[in-house]
Order: sequence, then C-alpha cells, then structure tokens
Amino acid sequence: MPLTRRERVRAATIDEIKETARRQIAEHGAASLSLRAIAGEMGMTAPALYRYFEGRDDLVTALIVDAYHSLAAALAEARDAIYVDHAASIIAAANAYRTWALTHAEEYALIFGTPIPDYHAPMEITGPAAAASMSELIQVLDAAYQDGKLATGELAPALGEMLQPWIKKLGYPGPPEIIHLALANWAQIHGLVSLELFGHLTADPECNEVDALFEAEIQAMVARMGIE
Amino acid sequence: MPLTRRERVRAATIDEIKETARRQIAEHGAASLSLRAIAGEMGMTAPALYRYFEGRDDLVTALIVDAYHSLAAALAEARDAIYVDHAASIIAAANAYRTWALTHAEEYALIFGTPIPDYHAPMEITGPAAAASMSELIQVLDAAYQDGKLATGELAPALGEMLQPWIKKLGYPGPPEIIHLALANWAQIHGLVSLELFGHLTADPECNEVDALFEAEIQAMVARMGIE
DNA sequence: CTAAAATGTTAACGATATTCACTATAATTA
DNA sequence: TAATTATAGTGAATATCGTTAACATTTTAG
Repeated sequence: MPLTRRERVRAATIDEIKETARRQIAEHGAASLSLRAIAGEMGMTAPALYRYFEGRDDLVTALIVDAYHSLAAALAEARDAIYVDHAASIIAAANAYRTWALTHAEEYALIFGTPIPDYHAPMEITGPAAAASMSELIQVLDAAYQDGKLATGELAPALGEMLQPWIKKLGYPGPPEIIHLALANWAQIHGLVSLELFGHLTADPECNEVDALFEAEIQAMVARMGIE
Repeated sequence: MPLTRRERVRAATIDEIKETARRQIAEHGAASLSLRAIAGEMGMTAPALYRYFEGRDDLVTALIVDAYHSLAAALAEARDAIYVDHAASIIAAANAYRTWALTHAEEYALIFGTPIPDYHAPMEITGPAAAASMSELIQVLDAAYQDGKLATGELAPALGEMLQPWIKKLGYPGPPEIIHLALANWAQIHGLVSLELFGHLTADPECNEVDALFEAEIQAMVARMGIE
C-alpha cells in the first residue's frame, strides 16, 4: 500500500523539523534547542510542532535515534570501503568514529554528553539504536576473530558475567571476549574523542593537533590485540 | 590584614550560594540550574544573587573551578594515602577518579560533559584549575619514572610537538613521554568512567556491575606500562 | 457538496535569566 | 555621636522558553 499524499507531506514535515533542529543544534548547542526557533525558521508557530511531536523530549529522542543510526552508518561505510586487512579495518572504523564525532559535534554531545535538562532518554527506544552502532564495532572485531587473527586473552569470571546482558542484547553468537574487546576499545576511543571534542586534550586552544595522539593510541590498540 | 566582618559574611554568602547550587545540581542536573530556585532556598529573591555573581554563567564558572579542585584533591588524597608501590598508586588514583566521578556525577558532567546552553567556559579561569587535576596524574607517573620503574616507549615526532604546549602549561620538567602516558591513560579512564556514568556501558540498566571491566582495564593499563 | 479529520493559528499560563529603580541596613567617616 | 556612603536586599518589568486550550482553516473522504 503506497503512502497517501497526506502521509507523504506529513513525513516531509517531520523531516524538515528534524533537519531544522539539527541545524540549530549544530549552531547553538543541543541544550538550547528551541521549539519556537525551529517553528519560526519554518514559517510556523511553535504549537504547530505538537501535531508532529508530543513535546520537546519526543523530538530530542527522535534526534538521538537518528544520530545513533547516522553514526552506525558512518562506521559501516568505513568498514565496507576498502578492505586491506583487519588492522586497517579497525583503524578505519576508529577514524570514522572520530571524524563523525568532530563533524557532528553537537549530535555526538547529544548522545554521549550530559543529558539535556530534565530529559531522560527512554531506553526502549534509544537502546536498539545504540546497539546498532555498537554492533558495527563488534563486526569489525568479529571478522578478525573469524579469520583467527585476533589474540583474545582470558576473561575474569566477574567480567564474563557482566558481559552476558550485552550478548543477549546484541544477539551476538561469538565469544564474550569479543564483546569485551569491543567495549574496552570503544571506551578508549570514546575517551580520546570526547576529551578532544570538549577541548580538554589540548593545552593550547589554538593549536589542536590531536591527530598524532589519536593515531598513536589507535595503533597501540591494534598492536595490543595482536591483529594482523 | 585580616578580613573585615563584611568581607567574611560576603564570603559566607558566596559559599552558601555555591553549596546550594551544588545540591540542586546533584538533584536536578547541571543544565537546569535555576537562580530563582537557589535564591528561594536561601530565603532570597533571584536578583539578589547578582550582587555576588555577574550572572548564571559566572556562577557556573565558579562551580567548575571548584569541581576541578575537588577532583584534584581526591586524586592527591588517594596518592598520598598509603604507598605500597607505584602500580598500587596508579590503581588507587584511577579508582579515586572513578569514585569521585560516580559520587559527584553531575559535577563531573559539568566539567567533562556537554557544555551548558550557550555557556562557554573562559579558558583563562578554568584552564589552571584543569591543569591542577591533570598534574596529579602526572605526579603519580613521574614518581614511578624517577624510580626508573616505568617503561617509556619512543615518541613519534608529531606527537612530541603536540605535547609541547602541555609541558609549557604544566611546567613539568620531566620528559614528554610522561605527559603522553598521562594523556593516554587519562583518556582511557575518562572513556570508561563517562560511558559508565551516562549509562552506555551496561546493556541492562538494572545490573550495572562495571567494576569488573574497570578493574580489568586499569590492570591491563598498568601492565602495559611495565610498572612494578 | 457536505462532514470530518488534519493542520494551522492566537492567547494564555507558568517558568526562566536579567535589568532597573528603589529601600533598608550596615559600616565608615567627620 | 551624627552624617554619609557602600552594601544587600526587594519588587516590577522585559525578554525568553515549553506547553495547553480554544478557535480557524485547509484538505480529504463519503
């Protein structure tokens, strides 16, 4: 059943609202998102937006879900781009993660930064979207593991227990060691990227050449996993 | 010259304002900080606060500076607590960092999370405070280095160049390799802590047993540095 | 063509930060 | 001690914000 005309213009309006919101977020930051400003830019009044979203929180949730999928898509694209070897894939994924964060700074902050005032993301909606981008990291590692080119250390019992919910959530059939590596490496990458993004990594705000540090850490990370 | 009585009550009022603000931040989050609510809780009206702070941003800056020093103090305390060996010191510092973050969640978010709406921290004020807490991490590593019990790898040229501003800012007389280790390890710890704090590390929000993962990563980190 | 549904409007409420004009009080000075 | 001045407060007003309610318009469906 094709979409009726009305449904199409409605979907287009929703897209325009989100697109406008994204632009404003990119300019003025996520926390100062204003429904009135969005509506104004679209030539409408603020209450009209309530025909499309239950409120500001609902809009924010939609933006978060979109951001997760955008990040996941960027990772997938980097992974599928050109395959040389597994090490190159992981480095490409890490760089894609950083690049996405830097080019979508405010959206990255929306996902991983301080939650918006009084806003609490509904896990049942954002959870699957987050898992989607997490899954991308795992796929890269799993590929190396399937080829037998990844050194997995042994897991402490408590660590194995903690990873169980992740295995359930992701529906990943491989060993928990892979999940562990994914989480640990993700944390490292996220730490570097978020420190850089919020300006904590450069002593001099003018010269922010974090490339060297990031590259060095990623290379050390790959070497540490014994990937080849 | 001792403080005049007026200066003392003024300082006490400033402290009460910041203390009230901290409590409200801990309850309702940093971004929904309300001058009216602070004043109301103190039995005053909002405009009265402008006698003590130029505005909300000025208050936030003061809170950020305080938070940095609070974190630095927690790290220093952990370092000076009981000395066994360098590895224990580093693990203690890492745990102190995490504990401070978890017990001062909203203040941690204030420092390292998304900046508050339209608020831009003035570097000339927050910079030195940030350096103070950074310096604590360096001191732990430097102690191990001075004892010759730290394996420093060689630095890529670009990396060495990037670290120069840090050396200048911190006035650290040791080799840049130490700064590099401090930054890299800080990024790792920060990544783990901030993911945990914002609920991204646990697939199941009920069971958040991240202790095992954190401990494993810190131990790996120490082992990686060849500290003993 | 008419009734209903969808989509928009304006007005209003209760918040927010901030500024201004004004007052009471405390500290300092003549 | 009396007069003056700096300080610390109040209340009203302006400008935002999200949100709701009542009303108008447009578009679709029968």
